[in-house]
Amino acid sequence: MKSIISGARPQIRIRAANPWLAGHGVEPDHIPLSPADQSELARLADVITFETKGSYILTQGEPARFLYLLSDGVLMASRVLNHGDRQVVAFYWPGDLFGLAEAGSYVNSIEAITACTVLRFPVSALEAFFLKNPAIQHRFLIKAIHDLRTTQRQLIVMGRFDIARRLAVFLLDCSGHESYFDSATKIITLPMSRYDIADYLGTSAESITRAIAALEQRGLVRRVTPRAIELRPADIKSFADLA
Amino acid sequence: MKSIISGARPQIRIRAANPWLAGHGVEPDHIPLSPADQSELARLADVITFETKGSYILTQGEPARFLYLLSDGVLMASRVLNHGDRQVVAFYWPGDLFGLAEAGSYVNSIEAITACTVLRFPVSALEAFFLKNPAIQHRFLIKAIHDLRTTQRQLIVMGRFDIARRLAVFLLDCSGHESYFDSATKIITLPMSRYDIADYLGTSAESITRAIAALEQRGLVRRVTPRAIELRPADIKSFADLA
DNA sequence: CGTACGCTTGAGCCCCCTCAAAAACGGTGG
DNA sequence: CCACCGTTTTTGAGGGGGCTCAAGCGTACG
Repeated sequence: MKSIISGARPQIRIRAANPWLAGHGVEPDHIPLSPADQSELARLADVITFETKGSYILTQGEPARFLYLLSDGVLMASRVLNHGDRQVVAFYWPGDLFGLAEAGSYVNSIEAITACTVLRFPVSALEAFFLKNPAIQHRFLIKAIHDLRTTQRQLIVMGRFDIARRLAVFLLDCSGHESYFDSATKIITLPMSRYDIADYLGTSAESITRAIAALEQRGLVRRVTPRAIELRPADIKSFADLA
Repeated sequence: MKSIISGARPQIRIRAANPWLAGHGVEPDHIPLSPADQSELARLADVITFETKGSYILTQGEPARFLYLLSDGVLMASRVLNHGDRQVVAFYWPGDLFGLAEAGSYVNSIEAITACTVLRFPVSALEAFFLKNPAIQHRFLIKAIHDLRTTQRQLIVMGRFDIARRLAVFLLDCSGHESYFDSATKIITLPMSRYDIADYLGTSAESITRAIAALEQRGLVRRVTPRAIELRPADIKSFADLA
């Protein structure tokens, strides 16, 4: 279920772009890290593989001694409230950092949606490393800012969009990740359930199904199987109309 | 309306706490900055005062050449969608950083809710400074993580709470800022309108009024004037029940 | 003293939630 | 390869929270 392979050295890449650099046409959505930087960082980390989907990488409330980098797979960050219901706060894709903490404890639980490989950095080592390598620390700052922007955007979607539009934005977001979107056929293969999507979009699984049906009736998507959905990206974009 | 006073030297403080340090009892909610660090930072910044409430400090889409630190007053970050409606993304209080950018442009507009004083850092100078001062860059990283956590929390509130609970959380948040909350009388003086609160909580101004009335009927708050509200913090906390 | 703006209250309607059950899917073992 | 079974997805019916439209009220400011 869980195995530590310190020997393996997966590629280290962080999904984010410098917010202050104007994007000239097609911008790279990954922060450049030189091979030297990569191996310096890799020296700090353990590589851990989770074979089973549904595994918890970490749990809310647990002492936060590590920061994680997702190398491969899809994860879900969620928080369970006193009421018992769950809010999914984010989905993580390769190149994302996770392990958000407050006062020494993780604030969210992180669950594997698919089998996945992560790099685990001890926070103490990482913070010491940052002081000697400001340029690399800067990469992490940029990533934090990137995630802040992403979360603000989700806040806007939740505050102003009806369920169909929220789903449209979500599907477009998913289609940005190559491993799960076939850009030739325009078919996206969702790794997560209706319940997961619902808890992310602040609604119920039934409403997700109905929203997909609504998008389908407008001709914006087509259900191939429940998890495989063919998109008309341009039409969906104009429907979602996110400024 | 707007005046640059490079001579003045307001206190520089950043509202955030290191996420990886366990809070022992009462934790300071401000990152410690030595006088030396403060004056080094101050050298990079212009001090700007906005006398008039309603002034825009910056506008979404504008080239993002500066990062700002709010020294005094209350600000509102909002985004206007193609539809025309507005989502308020955050309120900023003294010690908050603002000027979030993407691909070289600001993503939100920042409006003064009260008269305010800000420090304006040129991004280019700040980034150069970070490379020579990793410890100070670390403060900014911690602040970004702090804001990420705050935004995620708001996402949870928006996704799972009804309007009355959202308002309860909002009032508690406001009561954390000394200048607007009298801890003796438990009276909070809201600097923002019902419309602003509504656009922050993803609802309408009418619903905010009704939600206040609902809290009042439960005995959780009492309206002294429309903008001055007496709170029963403990009862509100258990009502909002944020895990 | 008048006017504009912000706040409050009311009425009617619609989106979406909840509860319930059927249908489809996918993995497993014979 | 097929039948079985648990899980996921879909569909249906009914009810409620909150939105919209509209009008009154209070207050600050010119």
